[in-house]
Order: sequence, then C-alpha cells, then structure tokens
Amino acid sequence: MRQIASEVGVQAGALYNYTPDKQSLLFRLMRDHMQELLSAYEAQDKSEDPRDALRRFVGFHIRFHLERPDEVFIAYMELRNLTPENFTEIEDLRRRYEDSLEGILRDGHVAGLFKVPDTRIASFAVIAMLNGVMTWYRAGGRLSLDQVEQIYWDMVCRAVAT
Amino acid sequence: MRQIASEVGVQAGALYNYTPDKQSLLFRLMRDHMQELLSAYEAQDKSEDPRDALRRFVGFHIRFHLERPDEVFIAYMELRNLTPENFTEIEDLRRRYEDSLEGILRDGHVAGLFKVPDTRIASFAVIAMLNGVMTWYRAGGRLSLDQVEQIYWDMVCRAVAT
DNA sequence: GTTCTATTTGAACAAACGTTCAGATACTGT
DNA sequence: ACAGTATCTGAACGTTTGTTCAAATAGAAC
Repeated sequence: MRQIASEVGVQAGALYNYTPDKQSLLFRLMRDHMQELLSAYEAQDKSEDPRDALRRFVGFHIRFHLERPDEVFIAYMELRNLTPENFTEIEDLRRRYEDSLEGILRDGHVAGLFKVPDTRIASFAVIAMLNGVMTWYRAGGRLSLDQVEQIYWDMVCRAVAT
Repeated sequence: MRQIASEVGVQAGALYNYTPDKQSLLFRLMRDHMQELLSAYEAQDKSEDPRDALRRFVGFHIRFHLERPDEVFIAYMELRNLTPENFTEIEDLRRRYEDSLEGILRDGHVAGLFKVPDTRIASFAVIAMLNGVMTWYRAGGRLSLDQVEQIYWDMVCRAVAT
C-alpha cells in the first residue's frame, strides 16, 4: 500500500478514502480488467463465418492483451491472493470469455470447417497458446504486430482446421 | 519460513541449518526442478524422425509436468521473487529446454515435414499450449492422460505440419 | 471571509516477516 | 558412561506489513 501510495504521490492512509482494504483494491482492478476484456470483445463486429470469427478472435486477443501488460500480469499472478468469493467471480468472467471462443469452435465444428473433438479443451489450448505471446513480444522487436498476428493465426487455424 | 517449518514439523530457526536464507531455498527448489526436467528429457530415447520426436516431446512435457504440480506452480509464480542473478540462471535452464524443442521443429522444417516460418516462436507457442493442460487437467476427470496426450498431439501436429 | 465538506497527513497500532543465537536436546562413536 | 558433534528450540531482533484516526489542510458554496 505504501508503494502504491508513493507512486500516486500520497501517503498510505489516503488510499483508504478510495478502497476499504487492499483485497478489494486488487479485486476491483481484476474485475474491471475482465469486464473491459469482455465488453471490448463483444463490441467487435462478429462474423457468421467461423473461420473469420476465429481469425478476429486471435487478432483481438493478441492486441488487447499486448496493450495492457500490467493488467494482464496482475490478472494472472495475483489470482491466488483473491479471497475464495472474489476468485470465483473473476473465474466466472474468464469463463464467459472462454465460452465465446468455444462457441466459435463449436460453430466451425458443426459446419464441418473445424475438426475439434473437444471444443472446451481446444479453446483452452488456443487461449494458452495466444497468451504465450505476452511473455516474449516486445514492441520494436524483430517482428511487427501484424506479423505476429499472422504467424499465430496460421498456427491456430491449422490446429483446428479439418 | 514459519509455514514451511511447521509443515516439516520443526521451528523456523531450524531451517537455517539447511539454507543460508529464504532466497537460496527458493532458488535451489527451482534450479533442481529445471535440472530434473532437462535430464529427464535428455534421458528419453530420441527419434531421428522429427514427427516422432515431436510426438514424444508432447507426451513427455505433459506427463512430466502433471506429475509435479507444486514444482510447476512455483517455477511459474515465483520467478519474480528471484534475484536478478538467480533469475537469469533459471531462465538459461528454461532456454535449454525450449531449444531442444526448437531443434526438433527446425529439423522437421528442413526435412519438409513441418511448415514453421519462425521456429523460435513456434516452440514458444507449442510449450505455452501444452502448459495450458496444467490449469485444467485433474486426475480422474472426464479424460484419461492418454486421451489428453492424443488431443494435444493432434493439435500440435497440425499446427506445425505442412 | 466564513462555513462546511472532502481530502491528506503523520503518527501510531498490532501482526507478520526473515533472521540470529545461546542454550537445550538428540545422536554417534568409543 | 562419556565426550563430541549435529540438530533443534524458544525467544528475541529489527523491518515491513495493512490499517486506523485525530488533527491539519484544501476546496467549494454562499
């Protein structure tokens, strides 16, 4: 708390005008992040074509997360410091995001475009793979964002295509 | 330290007969884990065929990590608590492991079996995808280990195959 | 300029932290 | 049984932690 306060340019006690305690500060940070993720994704225009929808999902996921390295870091590393109730609330939000990907995969599966024996696992796999970008990508590095997006789209596409 | 001590059935002070301080306790835990990972993988019999080697890598990675949930958790979550020197040493070990996967991908690429424009990124992607298993797999769940391995092998294979 | 509210300070609190160490205890070899 | 070594205890240390609160300060309304 003292560290946060000093970064804001204030004494630690002053923070308690804005949060009842440290736990809810963390929780609101994470909940806001997840809600932003969900509403940003839902605001995107969708495609009826599952292949198209999947490509947009890949692009959206990479870009959204790369724009918010700090929030993403916290959302992953601080999960264990949430109270059980707060944890399940964050998990529910994450679940909703995963579900939207799973929906795409299922649509593609029934349309015969994708071959995904288990859509739940496939969506975990795709998201895990995309999350990997956050660990190595640095702006101004060897590859442009467009190139990264292209490479990952290639892999995801082939991983699920019939 | 008091928590660790009580789990071992001893007072906190007694731990200092076994470690000079908390940092090196953490460091040795992580280093031992990474060295075990490397030597276990290197002890496996290799295949000349890149496809075969990749399939074995996938199986090895999933099984090795699922057998050590605690070590894996620590190896990922406690990285930020290492001193800079210790951090780079752990990173080097991780690098060596990633390199062995990258070698397989490169071999497959030059043999015309795989289509991986960037072997470094592809190896990150594969490992990230496989790591995802650790977050959801529970022994005795809906899928057997063999099934999980099969599903992931399918996806990895198609993601990199020509 | 005065009153009223909102915000910040600065000190204090209890608890938890990593670590140390003198003394007690347990083990080993003779 | 004894000496010598290895290990452990229990209390203490100095910090750091999250949090509280009376008093000081700043801001808004008239």
